[in-house]
Amino acid sequence: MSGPRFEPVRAVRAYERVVEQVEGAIESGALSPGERLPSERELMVQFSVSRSTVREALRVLQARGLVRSRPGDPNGAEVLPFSPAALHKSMTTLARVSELSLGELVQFRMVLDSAAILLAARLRTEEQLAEMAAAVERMKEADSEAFGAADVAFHDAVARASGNKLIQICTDVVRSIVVDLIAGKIASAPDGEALMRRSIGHHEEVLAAVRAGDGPLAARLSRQSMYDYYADYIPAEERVALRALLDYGDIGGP
Amino acid sequence: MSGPRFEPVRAVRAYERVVEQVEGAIESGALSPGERLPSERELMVQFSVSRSTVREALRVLQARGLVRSRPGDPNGAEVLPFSPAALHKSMTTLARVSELSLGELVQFRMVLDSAAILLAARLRTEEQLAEMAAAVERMKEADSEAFGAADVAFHDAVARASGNKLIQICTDVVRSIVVDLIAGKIASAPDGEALMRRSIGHHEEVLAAVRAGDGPLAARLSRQSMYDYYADYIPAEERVALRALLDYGDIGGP
DNA sequence: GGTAATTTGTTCGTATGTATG
DNA sequence: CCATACATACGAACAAATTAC
Repeated sequence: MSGPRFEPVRAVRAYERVVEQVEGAIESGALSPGERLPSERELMVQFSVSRSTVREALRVLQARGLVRSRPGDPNGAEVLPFSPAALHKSMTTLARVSELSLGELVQFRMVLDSAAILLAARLRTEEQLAEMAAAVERMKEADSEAFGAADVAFHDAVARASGNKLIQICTDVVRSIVVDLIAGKIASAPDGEALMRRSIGHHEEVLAAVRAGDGPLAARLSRQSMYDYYADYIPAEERVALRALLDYGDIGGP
Repeated sequence: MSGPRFEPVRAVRAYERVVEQVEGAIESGALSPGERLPSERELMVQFSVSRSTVREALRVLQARGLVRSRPGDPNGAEVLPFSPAALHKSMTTLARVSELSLGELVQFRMVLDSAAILLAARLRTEEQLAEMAAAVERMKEADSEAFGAADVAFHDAVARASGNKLIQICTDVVRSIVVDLIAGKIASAPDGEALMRRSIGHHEEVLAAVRAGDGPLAARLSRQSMYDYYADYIPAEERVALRALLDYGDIGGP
């Protein structure tokens, strides 16, 4: 005789219940960015838990990037607008503890960036195109410091033009991780000047393809550009996998 | 007269210092998965902070998926092997708070999955190919419940065959989010049977292309397959952006 | 199997530095 | 400048859970 199907109950901590309720209020929109949570003392009354429990819950919410609390603030913890900081943190952790290789990260960038460019070539506005062009111009006239910033601005404009917020956020996160990983190496590159010039040429080609609306060409060029830029820092045996994204000579083209 | 350039010091909480040290030990490999942290009382001695501070730090580390602590465990908190749970959580939050549309998520899946398949067609082993084939066979003989599981198994085998752990993890995370979002709708689809049959046909075509080593064809087919599967659940004005990934009739092919 | 010891989960009280008005 | 309310941090205590003997 089979009774009702009971489900196993995991012991759920008090602080988790607090986290769940606050998190639910934020995700449902009952609490909007900029609004304030009640003070810790008020929360311990509303949830009927102790102060420590409230604080542990707030720590978790803070670690997830949902709230921020400052000492002495009479208004209680602030609900934050979403920021990809938590996503950034967990992906960085992934890269470190899961031993992601630079090759894997660059390959992922090639995939995301070329997808963004493919979409941008179709969906861009004139204004966004102007942003990309301005960024490339800045790359030309920049020293090696401002060069990186202009490069970021270009790719960010592309990502926004893709119309997909997830692509935009992920490209940004992965790019910053890659840049952090090899910051030193690039700066000390013997032929840094030549690398910059070649990169500018690549960006101009990509920009022209985007302007012409030729997404597949733009995407192919961007993959090649990123490969050329990073290949020297990637072990030869890993480069094979990266080239698997390149050497369809006719990918996306006639 | 300019003195030494002091940098502004942000007030860093005591629990953050604890988090940083433990996190550093884990990321550097000084602490490996399966190993145990000292007990809370031991930690408060080593860090010379109070127990509350130690606990707040442990909560944060737990929220990041790095450790787990159980009540009564004499061995202290356990260092966990990396799991994408934290990544999953932050991306789910992103989807909710940042109001990601189903269209954006599906588009992202199309990008990642087709990249995985493109790579898998090149880099797969025979064993991985057999896994994919087995999954497709299971899809054929499954009811609507097991169908989903077999589908997941197929895409997971593909992602592993891509050779890129980041692609593997992200495809998994995004897939589960999408599936959660529309779980109800798919189940109550009027023509669920027909949808399943068509999906099986698509998967067989993709599998054949992978077996033949034709990555661009496999990628194109997979994008089309995913579009067909989800299009009905996506508002018409959003479908335009998804089709921007499709209607290069010749993408990746001659 | 039962009991003791240890650990985590949780509560409560207190002191301190800080931001607001 | 002062008063108030807040977050930060500490410490002691008890309950519940786990392990080991």
